[in-house]
Amino acid sequence: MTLFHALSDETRLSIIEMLRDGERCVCELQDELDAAQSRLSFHLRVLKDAGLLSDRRDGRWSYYSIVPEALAEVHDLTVAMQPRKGALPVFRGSCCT
Amino acid sequence: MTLFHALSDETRLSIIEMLRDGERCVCELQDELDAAQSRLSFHLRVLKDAGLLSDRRDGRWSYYSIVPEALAEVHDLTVAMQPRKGALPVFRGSCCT
DNA sequence: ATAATGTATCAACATTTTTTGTTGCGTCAA
DNA sequence: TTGACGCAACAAAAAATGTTGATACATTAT
Repeated sequence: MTLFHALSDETRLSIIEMLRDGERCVCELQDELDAAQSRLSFHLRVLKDAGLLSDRRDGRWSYYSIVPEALAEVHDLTVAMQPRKGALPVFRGSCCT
Repeated sequence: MTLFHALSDETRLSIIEMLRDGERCVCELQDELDAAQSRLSFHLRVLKDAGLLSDRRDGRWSYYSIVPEALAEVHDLTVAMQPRKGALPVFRGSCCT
């Protein structure tokens, strides 16, 4: 799933963490994460393509922020993959041949 | 993060889904997912290395099952990355220069 | 013993992802 | 208008990942 892939990188998780308080301009992220501009731009795009971030332009600055619905969906997905209550501790059924 | 990476693949998500009801032997997974044996073995290992699955051997069969604590941790992580309540809609602060 | 079965592992390869450096474009200030 | 700045986009190199087929190993069946 593309959402999980977007979250499977340390830099990108840091970006999400930084944006939890609200939007930030790229240069700010750049400073705090000390990542090359081009590299950061790449990761922002991955997150944006996954639908996790949105951006807005203001003059020469770009501001990125979290898309709350997307983060909520990630949460829902992880709920949906929890083991079912009542899962059998040992396999019952015929195996293979 | 290695947990999210493990979940960032369709085949592996299917495996998790199949194991939600309890353990399964490799050959069963193989049938249902119709994946080459070697390929399945690879993905099982990724999940196991991430701590999401455990396995047990019985005779010539291997049974894999979910590690509930690991799935719970994934859930907790997604909770922890939700945007903070009260996040500012617009950036306040000095930007760059 | 020998053969067949279930599974892990490895090597080779193809594909995808990430990094780095460069270029270009719009915006602002002098 | 010129120059500096913030940022995206691209290209090439580097690294990581996934696939496939082969081999090996332990276990069970003959």
